[in-house]
Amino acid sequence: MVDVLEVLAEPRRRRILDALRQGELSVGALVEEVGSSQPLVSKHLRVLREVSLVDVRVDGQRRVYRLRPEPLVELDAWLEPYRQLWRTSLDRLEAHLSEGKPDA
Amino acid sequence: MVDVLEVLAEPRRRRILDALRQGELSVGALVEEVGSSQPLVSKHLRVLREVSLVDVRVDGQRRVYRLRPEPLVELDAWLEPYRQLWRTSLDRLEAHLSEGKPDA
DNA sequence: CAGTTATATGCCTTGACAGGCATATAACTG
DNA sequence: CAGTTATATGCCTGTCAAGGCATATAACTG
Repeated sequence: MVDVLEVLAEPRRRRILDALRQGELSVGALVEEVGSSQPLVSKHLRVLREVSLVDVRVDGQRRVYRLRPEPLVELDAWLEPYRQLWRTSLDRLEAHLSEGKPDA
Repeated sequence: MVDVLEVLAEPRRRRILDALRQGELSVGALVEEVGSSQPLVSKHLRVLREVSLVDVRVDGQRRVYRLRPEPLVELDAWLEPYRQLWRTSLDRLEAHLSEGKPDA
């Protein structure tokens, strides 16, 4: 966990992860996806790499990035005790849950 | 979601939330729990309030804070599509999962 | 009301990070 | 090798938030 949350706090990095959910992508492809400058995307990718949220593979001239879910698994685990809470106290919370505000 | 991640990125704020999982606590009690200065704790509480992660109740001279899990529910929802990923590709990942690195 | 406890706020400094731009590095092409 | 494409890095700047310290606010006590 630890700094994974900090890394995820950056919206463009989340965009990158979202894009990578569909499969591997080169840096160029990601630049198009998230609409940022190439250097910026590269920097974000570096940060994502440092916390093992992504993985690189060299493919000739390109670097192909891939999502690595492990840190998210840990985040999921961190969430667990809290999950217990809202499952316990599903007072009028249950109603709130089905209101459907899933995305950010 | 949105800035909830940013709020959670701060370790002391997570400490506060952890403490509140056991039940309501006054500011003074939280100061003892997390070992920060009172002004700092109050500021963190303000941030937590702003994203509805906590709730205040006035009790005479004290302010009693309570955890509000709703934003975490949304975080949980945000995680969902990723969860699909690691559930799908439980190649050697399953092994990794049971290695037990749950906390941060 | 004066004093004290509990909490919040304001100001200030410092450090970190995002983002822009230029440039380095590396592979591929003729 | 010269040129081009793909990606990473370095430097610089602005912004913003954490944290410290002092102080304001509010309730409680005698």
